[in-house]
Amino acid sequence: MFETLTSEAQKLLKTMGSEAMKVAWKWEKPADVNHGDITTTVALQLARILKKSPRDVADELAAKVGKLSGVERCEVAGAGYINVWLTPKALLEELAVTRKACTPAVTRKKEAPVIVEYCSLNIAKPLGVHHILTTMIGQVIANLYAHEGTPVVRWNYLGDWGTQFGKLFVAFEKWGAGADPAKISLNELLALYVKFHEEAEKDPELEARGQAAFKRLEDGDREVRHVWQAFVDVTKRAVAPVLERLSARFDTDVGESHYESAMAPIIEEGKKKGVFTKGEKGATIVQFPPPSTLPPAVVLKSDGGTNYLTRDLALVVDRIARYHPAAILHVVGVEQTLHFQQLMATAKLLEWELPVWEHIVFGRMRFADQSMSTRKGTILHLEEVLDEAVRRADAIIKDRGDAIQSDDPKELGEMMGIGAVVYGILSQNRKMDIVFDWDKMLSFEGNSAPYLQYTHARARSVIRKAGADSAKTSPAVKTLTVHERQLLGKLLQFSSVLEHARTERLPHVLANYLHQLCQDFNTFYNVDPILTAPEAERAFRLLLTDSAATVLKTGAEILTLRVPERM
RNA sequence: GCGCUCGUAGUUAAGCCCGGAUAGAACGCCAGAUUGCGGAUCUGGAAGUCGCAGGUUCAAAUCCUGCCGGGCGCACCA
Repeated sequence: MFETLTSEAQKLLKTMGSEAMKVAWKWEKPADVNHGDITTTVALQLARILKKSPRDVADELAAKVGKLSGVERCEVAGAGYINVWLTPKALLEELAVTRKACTPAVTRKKEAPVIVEYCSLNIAKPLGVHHILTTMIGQVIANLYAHEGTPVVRWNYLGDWGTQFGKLFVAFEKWGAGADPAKISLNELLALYVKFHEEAEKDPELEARGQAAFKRLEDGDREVRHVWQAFVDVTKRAVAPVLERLSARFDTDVGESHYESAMAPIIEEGKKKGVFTKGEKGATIVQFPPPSTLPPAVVLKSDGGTNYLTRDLALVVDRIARYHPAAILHVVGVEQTLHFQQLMATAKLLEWELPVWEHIVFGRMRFADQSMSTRKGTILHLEEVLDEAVRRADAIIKDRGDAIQSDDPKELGEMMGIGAVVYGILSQNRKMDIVFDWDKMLSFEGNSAPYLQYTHARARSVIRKAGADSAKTSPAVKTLTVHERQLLGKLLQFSSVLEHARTERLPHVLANYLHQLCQDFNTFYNVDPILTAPEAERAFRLLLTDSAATVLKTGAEILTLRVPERM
């Protein structure tokens, strides 16, 4: 924010002595309008270094800042804050940065891409509600990069391998009644899986048969492989429409099954480098030397089979070779934190050259009164949640009857319903656990998607009434009302909010910013007349209105929320 | 047991990494606003020992230590 002003201010620090130059000048947006347009705490930091009183340092700096161009006045307040009011002209000029941030940057195709792995669909299982967490968080992080021009690889890393497919094959043969595997439904597959586990408790031999069947799959047995492939296709086809409703689209869905052959060389490498050693019962393990406190991890089971860790090692090798990525981001739940720590520590012990590599954690979704275990078969389907959300939105739309100004109420219901669920997920800190609650998840009031959608529709309505080109006439610079100043100040934060949300991988930073923007716009709207204002103010207020609508739409689209022209 | 993580109004929760002004919101509750551009809005109010106790600091929700409480994880599942 305010690059020229920042660099000018930074120069001022030189006059305070060489020690002072260690401090980086940083403007912040004050919480309260009465504290100026921008504020800084550099004087407080300087005071410590220079061993002077914060007030004295602040006074000295403020006198100089007050003379910089674009500054209307400058005050020292509190412990040593330097509060700056900018000239309306300077504020307006800065709005260009915000408007620019509303246009997606052209992808810099030659640059190394960021790989974002999310969704991680499991074959032979329906999408549960909890899948919405990884899917939405990952998608928004990918969008944030794409918007700013970084090439992105959106990767749905399929869970398409493992003993469960052997078990499923056995169950299908035993209880599938000779059905066509290409026509089975996901619910039937889930039922088979559940039945297998029930029966296996009575008949321990089933477990062994399942493992044997998986071995056949690994060895390329045609019959087992045929069924497995059918299950993969069935799952992808069944899940596609649900993902489409969430606007989730991927560049690749290469899954676990692709890395079977890549693991042997890694095992060899690990053994040769002395990183992989023998553990209990003949397993091959990694031990992490102090000061690491990580527990040892298995890379080869005692039967010689590979596991999740081995597969992820192969995966990272492949991704680096194939994409030369700038970063690999795994959007995976907290419960796998230890796994990723061990994975990354192992790669480090192997002395691999690695890009930025992060596990982007999100909290668990818990139910007040239900278990989410697939094995017990009580999984709540994502599709049901979306349907219920749209149903509730439709009911609200119907209630309002003629007050609705939508051409397509059906489409609006979809927009609001899906939006409410998505916004509910994205507006809270991803690191926190989420307790699933229908009313909370499907909120249509307050800090919710419909509030954003309504505000956008309202702003657009004003623009339409103003006539096509009136928002484009350049507004005269004048004194700002308190609400104009507040709204303008909020608009100016947009670009830094996008950056913050991206670098910290925190979608809720953007979601909460949009909510604040709506509040500021609605307050402004209620107090300052737009269309009926005198010409000079009218043009300026239309510019604010148009900017608010554009920022709202841009931000919402990054969150994959759709905002209507009218509702 | 060890490790990680969370604890903020009645409820849901932002701020914590990087210490600074009166802890910012939403729901619910109470009271208001429309001969003005969309009242799905706005204004005001009540509601907080920031889990507890120490420590560091001019200054602690924020950093450090201990304790209490919830969650997650802890070698052949992913």
